[in-house]
Amino acid sequence: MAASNKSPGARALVEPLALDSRTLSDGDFSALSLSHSSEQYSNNDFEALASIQAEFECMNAEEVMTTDDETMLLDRSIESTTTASDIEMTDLSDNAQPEQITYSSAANQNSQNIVFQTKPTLQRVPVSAIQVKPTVPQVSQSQSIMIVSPAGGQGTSQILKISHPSTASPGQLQSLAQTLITAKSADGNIVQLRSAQGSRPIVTTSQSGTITLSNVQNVKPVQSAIKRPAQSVQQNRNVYTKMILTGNQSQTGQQVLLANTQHDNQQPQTIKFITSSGASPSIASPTKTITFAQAQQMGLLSSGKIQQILPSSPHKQQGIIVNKLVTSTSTQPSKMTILPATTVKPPAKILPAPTSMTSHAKSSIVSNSQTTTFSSTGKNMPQNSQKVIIRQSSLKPGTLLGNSQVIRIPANQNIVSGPNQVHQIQMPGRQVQYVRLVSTPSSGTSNVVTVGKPKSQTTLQTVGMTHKLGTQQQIVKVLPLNTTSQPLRTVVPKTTLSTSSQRLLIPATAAVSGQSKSAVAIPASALNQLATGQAVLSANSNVGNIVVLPAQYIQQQQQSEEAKGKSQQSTPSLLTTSQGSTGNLSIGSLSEGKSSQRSSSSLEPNGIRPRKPCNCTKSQCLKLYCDCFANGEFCHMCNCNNCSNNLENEEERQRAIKSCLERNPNAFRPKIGKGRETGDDIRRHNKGCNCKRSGCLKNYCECYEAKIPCSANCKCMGCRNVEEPNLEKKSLKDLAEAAEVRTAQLTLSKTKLQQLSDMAFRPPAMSNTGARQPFNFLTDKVVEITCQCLMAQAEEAERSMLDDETSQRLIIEEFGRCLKEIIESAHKAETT
DNA sequence: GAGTTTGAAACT
DNA sequence: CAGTTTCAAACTC
Repeated sequence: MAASNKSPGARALVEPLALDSRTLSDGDFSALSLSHSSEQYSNNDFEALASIQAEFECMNAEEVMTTDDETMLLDRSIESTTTASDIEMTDLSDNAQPEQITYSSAANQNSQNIVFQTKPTLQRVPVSAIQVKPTVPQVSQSQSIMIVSPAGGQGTSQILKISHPSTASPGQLQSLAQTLITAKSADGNIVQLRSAQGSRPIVTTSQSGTITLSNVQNVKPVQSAIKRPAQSVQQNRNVYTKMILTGNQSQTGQQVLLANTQHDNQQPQTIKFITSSGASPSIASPTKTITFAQAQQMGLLSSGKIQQILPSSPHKQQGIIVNKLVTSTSTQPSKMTILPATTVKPPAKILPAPTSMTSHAKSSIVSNSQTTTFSSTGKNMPQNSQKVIIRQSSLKPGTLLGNSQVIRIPANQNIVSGPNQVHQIQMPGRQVQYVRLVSTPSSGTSNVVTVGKPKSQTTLQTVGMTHKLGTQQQIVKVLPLNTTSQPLRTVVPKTTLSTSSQRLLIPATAAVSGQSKSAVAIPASALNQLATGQAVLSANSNVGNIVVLPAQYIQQQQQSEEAKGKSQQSTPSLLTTSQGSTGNLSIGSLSEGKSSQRSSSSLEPNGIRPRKPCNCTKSQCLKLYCDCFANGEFCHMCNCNNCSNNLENEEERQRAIKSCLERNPNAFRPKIGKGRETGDDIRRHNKGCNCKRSGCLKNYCECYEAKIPCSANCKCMGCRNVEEPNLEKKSLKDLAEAAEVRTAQLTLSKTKLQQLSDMAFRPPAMSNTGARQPFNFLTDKVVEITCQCLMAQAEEAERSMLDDETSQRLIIEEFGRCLKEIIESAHKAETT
């Protein structure tokens, strides 16, 4: 379906992730960093990455729900404030696009061989940005440092740095640490990969997507073009790089900086750096903690940025998961912690909503769709590849990441072009599409994006609108409505496709705490655009309204949570507090899961719903009893016991998810949708409640908790949760009481009156056909008039000195007439 | 905070 | 599909 940009006023840019990687100065620390940065990004890179990652994590979490065992390789970029020229770092559009490019560095004695090879095993993450000519012979050279620099540009060009440790002596490591890859030229089309030790470019990517190895003795292309999934070729797509760093772990661990390269390819790429680790084949990387100052000194982190690296268990592919990425205060040293992660398995990795994996006070996890795996082809390393996953999670205040707002709306495939430049990212294997939309100064007051979706695809599209509202960054996420496979939990079910849905996730107000400087630079106009909270994204007829909350909402949220002194579990995109807690806000009828329903009643005056920690004791948080699990989130800062809803038990978690889906394919679908019968946006429980004793007037009732009246879907007994229940019911009750008083001897039992009342107020609000029922016409006015009639009848009977039985009969008859009239009026209104 | 109530989820 | 059990949240005291 064709996509249309409905909001020409705003210009969206898909911009590459910018990570500012400095050269490594510590030879003892084997580091492999890949980043491309731009001067404009500088310190904001991580925040941008974090924000994107937050969004991605949200999608991850839902991806889990909606998909099978496929690996979720979701990459995304980071919004930044550069010009449109920054959007495409490389433009590779060959037919023969490798799924993966592997930079293999085989350590021969004191030399490292840099090998470019493609690995079809990761076809789902094709490398589109860089292609290595297959004709180039493999050459082993002592080259461990490569520089990819823009062939033709400077100034605003982005720099991609790649450095990896040498297997040689520490001194060599240190010397080799001078890695710099400038991945984007000014025009974004040419990329050069050069050795840091030499000025000559090793690899140059042309605009056609090929890479020319000018320094062949240092670079060895192992494999080139790889078939890619048959998909419509869409140029100008923004593709994000997934990097896999495997092996070659130094004794001190590895540091990895993710480079979010953007490519015009339609598919994301996975770049695998394989370095032979002849010297230090550590399989399980011990926890490595370095100070923030060290990280900065090594050039791994730009100022104010922390990342956590979690290596996976040895028997698996070792993964380094950067879970937290925070902007620390300049005065406080920060730590980089490398923690073992056992659940990172390349192909079937489904990551839940962002949650901080650790509670380091000074570190926050940055979930990033970009998974960087550096694989080492050394003798010890084939199975010991490290996978680096930057994941979003709770963030400290001050990180722009925390300020991201994610709004999901149904989307179809094609992304809008035009003033709002929306860039589509399609994930090959999973048919996942991402769309990033970054507003630019030229944007108007609102962004309207129409996203189309291919029919046969299970897509997950995201339109990310990142705005920096002073201290607030907002991300708008677009999710597909009509996915053919498992829909996301936050996606409105097919039955409600005609209606709009929206979900707003409010990020933390990092800037509030004075860290705004580290926020991703975004054009002021773009910020203004969302400052009013009027951004709107629409997907075809399925319109999703994006509501952007004012920054103070976030601040309030944060303050509220901080006041509680307890961090809430992070949600897919979310709010982060200084304690690393996060929260999310769902607005509208957006697919609300169990927790959202339950917690909706706890909305604060400002509309923020604090995230609640679970208290599961027996379910291991792997059943839908657990709100965290039900929402696809990791438990974090919860009170649960024996919790398995975490990354360490990812396999078990995945099994649990699968089990839930087997029992109920809609288990992770939103329970609250919008009734299409009336055409209006009345929210209703898709399944309905089954209350028996609560009268649907307590939070036990999911409908009541969601603050929606019970509908025909409900199977509740004695329901009193009806539309406008208070006034109407009160009126009738008053009527009954008044009748009793007036007649004095009226023996009409309360139960009968209650039955009448129930008759009046409990009928299904909507028929199956969606027609309005007379019940809906029992407005306050009607009730009032009815009561007046009944009162008049009672008074008349009293004046007539009628007996009780007769008075009762007359009143009831009068009531019947009133009801009849109401029904007739309803029918008239229905026909007209 | 402990105990009870409640209804969804899970199980049979 | 219905009945029962399990579970965690909501509620009460």
